[in-house]
Amino acid sequence: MKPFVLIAEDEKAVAELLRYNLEREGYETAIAPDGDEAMIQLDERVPDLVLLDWMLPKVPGIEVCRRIRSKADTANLPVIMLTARTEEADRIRGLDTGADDYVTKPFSTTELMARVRAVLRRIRPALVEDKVTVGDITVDRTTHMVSRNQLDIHLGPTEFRLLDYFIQHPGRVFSREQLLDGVWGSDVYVEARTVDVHVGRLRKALMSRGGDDPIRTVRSAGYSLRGD
Amino acid sequence: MKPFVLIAEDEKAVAELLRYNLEREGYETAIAPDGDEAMIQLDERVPDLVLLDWMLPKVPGIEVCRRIRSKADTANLPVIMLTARTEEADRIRGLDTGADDYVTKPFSTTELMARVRAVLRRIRPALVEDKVTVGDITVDRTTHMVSRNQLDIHLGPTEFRLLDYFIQHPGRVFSREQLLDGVWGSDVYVEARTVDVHVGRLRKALMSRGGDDPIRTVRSAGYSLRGD
DNA sequence: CGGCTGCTTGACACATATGTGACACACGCT
DNA sequence: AGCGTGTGTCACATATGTGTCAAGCAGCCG
Repeated sequence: MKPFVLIAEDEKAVAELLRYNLEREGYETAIAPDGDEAMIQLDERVPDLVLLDWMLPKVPGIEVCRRIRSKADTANLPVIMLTARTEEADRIRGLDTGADDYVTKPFSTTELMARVRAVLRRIRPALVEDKVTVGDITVDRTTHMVSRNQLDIHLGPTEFRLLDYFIQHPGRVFSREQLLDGVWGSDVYVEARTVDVHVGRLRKALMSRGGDDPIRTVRSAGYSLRGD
Repeated sequence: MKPFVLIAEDEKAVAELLRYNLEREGYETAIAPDGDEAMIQLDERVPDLVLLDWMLPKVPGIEVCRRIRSKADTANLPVIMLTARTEEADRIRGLDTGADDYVTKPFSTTELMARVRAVLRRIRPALVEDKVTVGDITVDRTTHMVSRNQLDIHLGPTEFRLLDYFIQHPGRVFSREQLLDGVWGSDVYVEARTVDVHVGRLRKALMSRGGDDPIRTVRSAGYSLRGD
């Protein structure tokens, strides 16, 4: 059974981005565009996790969170709060209401996915894979360790997220734009060519232990991890 | 390549509603306000699907549908008929106009979108599937991989798009102009002869793994992919 | 069999996309 | 401050793909 995630977020673009990335990682999703709708959907089917926007129309996120905590069947439901980058006070109050984690916008989707996994692991450990192997490359999300043929490889944070992103869908070609969205964050502005440099660094690191290039360049389309 | 939908509908409000919803779901659209106009547009560019109003000025929908069926290049073109009332719909069904599906007005747009997807999937799987096989040739859009009899083939971007275009309509003959529009884009100017060169390159690549020429030259008309 | 027309194909100059070392800057640590 | 690490950008080198031409073929018709 796939973990079911409720996305309570009014900005359609953000909601769709989340849906896309969550489904890509094998979650089932539903979107609630406002607080009322979120409450209705929570009554209909209790999800395994809620992504809750702080500023939600009709019923604000913090209020939704309180109600979740006060109902018996959702009292332990994991909640990740999404907040706009504002004062610390908001964060603290968010945590006081019982959110399990918070993420400030703009966020990199891989980072958010990592938080989702972390929170779910606490509640339903069996649902999330910690360790993924494709070909001779293994990525361990809990320890942030990467290895090829049993030999450890050190990666910087960006290269790690990049590999983590590729490894979700081995073989699939991602454009520079998709990689920027997924690995760097939806609205951070960096040159598309920067992706090339990081791919180059990732390649160098992965090939430092021998073996051939595990990343395929698809001219005028993007890059992909060579699948099996 | 986005699926192209022709909307033959005289009520401007309805036509615009359809256009809005279709474009939102990633289709390209054109509107024909009467039967004559629909026929003209069908000659100019064959769409992937037609939404056809029953009561169309000048040439009625049923007649347009008959003509679509009787012309070689549109004989298999999916048509969804839009009719005003349910009783009418029943009668029309009895008339066997050759439409692939019927929707009665007023319709829910989500329902219509679902029908559009369903019809396209049935008639033109190549438009909606990620991986398409025709004969012994397989094209995978997510991985940008092409193979013939399990053997990988490397194609440059243009050859890839060209093959992808052909594979949408196996057997159908495309003129150089159609190919330039569809593969290069309607706004770039390149010599029509350039198509020949790229077809040649595509042939060479596809035959590099043995097998015979999968592309047929139709003298003074164009090229087509040998279908099944 | 010409002669016409349209198609094929190798060559090539040019255009674009990608790979990569260097560098300046931003952090977090001590 | 001084250090180590990681990041994003640039400039330049390389690799790869593109469009055009022209010579040579191939089908078609009288």
